[in-house]
Amino acid sequence: MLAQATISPTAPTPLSYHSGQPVTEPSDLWSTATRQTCARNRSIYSEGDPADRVFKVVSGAVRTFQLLEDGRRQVNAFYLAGEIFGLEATGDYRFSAEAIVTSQILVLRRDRLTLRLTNEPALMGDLWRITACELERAQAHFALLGRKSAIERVASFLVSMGERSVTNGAIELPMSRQDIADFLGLTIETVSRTMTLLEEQRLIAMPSARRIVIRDRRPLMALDS
Amino acid sequence: MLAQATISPTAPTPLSYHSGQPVTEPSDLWSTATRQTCARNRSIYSEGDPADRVFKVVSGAVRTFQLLEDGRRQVNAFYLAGEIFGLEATGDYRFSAEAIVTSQILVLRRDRLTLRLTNEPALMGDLWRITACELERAQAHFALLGRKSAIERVASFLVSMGERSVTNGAIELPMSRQDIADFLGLTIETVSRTMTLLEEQRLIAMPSARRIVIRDRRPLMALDS
DNA sequence: CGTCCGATTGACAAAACTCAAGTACTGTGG
DNA sequence: CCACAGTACTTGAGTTTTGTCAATCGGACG
Repeated sequence: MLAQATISPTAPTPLSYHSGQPVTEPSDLWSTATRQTCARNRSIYSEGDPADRVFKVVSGAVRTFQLLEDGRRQVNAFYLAGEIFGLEATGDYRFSAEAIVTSQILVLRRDRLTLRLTNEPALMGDLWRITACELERAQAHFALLGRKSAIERVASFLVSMGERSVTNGAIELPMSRQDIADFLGLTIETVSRTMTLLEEQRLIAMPSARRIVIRDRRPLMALDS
Repeated sequence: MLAQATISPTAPTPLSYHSGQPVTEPSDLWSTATRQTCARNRSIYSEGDPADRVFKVVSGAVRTFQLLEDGRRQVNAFYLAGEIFGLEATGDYRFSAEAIVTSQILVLRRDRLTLRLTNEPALMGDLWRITACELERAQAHFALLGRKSAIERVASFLVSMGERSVTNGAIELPMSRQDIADFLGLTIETVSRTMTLLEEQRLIAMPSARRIVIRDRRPLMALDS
């Protein structure tokens, strides 16, 4: 039944995508993928590896990042349940991916995807849209890294996480302060201090370091610009 | 003849793309585009406009950027001769584009492109690759904005410009110091001071503010990381 | 209960920003 | 050709923000 399913370009199923932009994909794209469990901090692929697989997070969380020669790290993105990563149009992976916590991921071999593309060219439009969506999110991150203050960066991050994964009122952060710092272009100490500041201002509450409750959304959104 | 031309996915013509990554596109993609002259600082499209056109720079230079509410500006990219911009998979432009200097650009209507895509699905793969290439370049910019010092940012910028447009030994910068600052996430003063520093260190020479000669490439590349 | 690791806090230093002044181009009109 | 105006760029002085280094706190787990 899975193999027989045909894709109509007019009847895609909606995919909740983490940029907030609805993206469509064929419902059975992942039916031929294999499921895999990745331990915490386990590498999924590394910069320079041939880009022969595409991934979708089932549960857990993944980070993609690049390292400068002296060890400085830039986290490019976090991927949560339902989100797709590792989709390159061609060539090698240009960044590395690691599981942040023990995660379940779907792995789709690139050659299977290519095969599907040959039979169903319309599918390529969907993949293009996924890439375009990622580009959009990336460019929006430019303004954060290039022009925002520490408090604006942290507020933007919390608002974004709040839109992506809330469990009964609280944001569960799977990533460490170091991950957040490397994503926001700050140091771990600045992230920590800024979160304390937001708590003192009663905009958020922190039942624990990894659990954040947004108490007053409005001023946080304002900081988000 | 133009209309009759068929596209073979195995015989694309190479397109020099500014990320340094070779990208292919059908040679006649722009044959139905109209040529247009854009005066200096003239808006080409604005954030929120329907993304109904795709552009290619013939001569001159273009910047894409976003504005925060309080006027802070982030320049996302510069586009020089031969480079494509405004290619969105769907929806509205999410950033604005302006001519930096008086420029000639090719304008391809989106509906014509869509028509082509219907007849030649293979073309979509090429467009996807262009978007993926742009994404790659965007993500590489993350490390610069998030983790590099002022001198590293300026050095990276000059090396990148040197690879894209050199006229008899000198880099001709079409953009102002303010444009560069907004691209690198710095202030105009820091950009100016940093360039002076690089000149004092004999890594570059500045016959004029807009003409840069790279005198010692090695240490500049090292700063580029 | 103690250890370990991640997170927080404090004191100080450095990098980049802000504000302000001065210099050097560019183009225009006399 | 020169004088002037306007803009862009450079430089300086002082401030702010963020980073660095070091110590402490606190929850998770054996």
